[in-house]
Amino acid sequence: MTRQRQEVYRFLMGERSHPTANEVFMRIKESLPNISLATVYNCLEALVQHHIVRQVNFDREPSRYCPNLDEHGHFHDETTGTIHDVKFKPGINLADVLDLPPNTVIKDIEITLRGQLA
Amino acid sequence: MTRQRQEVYRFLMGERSHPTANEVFMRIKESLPNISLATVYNCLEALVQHHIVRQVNFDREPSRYCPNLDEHGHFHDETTGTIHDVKFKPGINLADVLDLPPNTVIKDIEITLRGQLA
DNA sequence: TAAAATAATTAGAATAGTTCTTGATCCAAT
DNA sequence: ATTGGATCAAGAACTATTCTAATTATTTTA
Repeated sequence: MTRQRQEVYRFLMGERSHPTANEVFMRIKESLPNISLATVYNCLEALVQHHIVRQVNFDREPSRYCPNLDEHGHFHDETTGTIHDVKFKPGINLADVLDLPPNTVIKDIEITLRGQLA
Repeated sequence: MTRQRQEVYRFLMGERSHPTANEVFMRIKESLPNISLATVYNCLEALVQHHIVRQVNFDREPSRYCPNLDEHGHFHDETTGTIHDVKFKPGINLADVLDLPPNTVIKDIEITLRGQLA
């Protein structure tokens, strides 16, 4: 754990907004003015690979980073552009709901919703 | 409906493999040797916007195109690289399973699974 | 502690998928 | 025929991300 990774991690933990790498970069520069964008990408990759942070993709938009490790989906509100975590209702297991081929080992699930908060 | 759009559409309808824009391009060239990649992108975009075809994204990989308009998810088999459509079990409605904020209008859902067929 | 080895950082170049621009081409309606 | 509007082709431009090479930091070993 280097200083840069700590700062990236600390910032993400305090953020509910699912920032992009560039948004992280802008904010971290305030505390570490010499940090480079490449380092932010490196740090984020390291955090993702250690399962400390989740990488979230919406279509082909820039990747976003999420500190919530619980199994959950993301609702993208098209009017405000904000992203909200979406949990399963209690007792629901996704494998019970989907018609998966037999002998399937699921390693990762991503659920993305897009719409508006009326 | 131009010749190019017809060919792109016809090819997609006969494909279960979720091809990328470039894969579509390679195949369409056989019947329309002068078609350009930009035109393939234009055609695909037109088809997607008219809800004739679905665009499917896996992380930051190239977009893929899917002629199956039923509500379904995609299972990405990491060992073979193939993609399988995944349906819900009968009678299941995603809204019953997710804990959505009130007054949410969902316009699009994307479910992506990643793993292996053991 | 000093020296060597390993890992992380920086800056900028490179990459890849996609989109944009421009001029040419097609088709429909005047 | 002629205009107008859309589509096409070719290649340039764009953008998020990754790679490269050189530097710096950290850890390990002597």
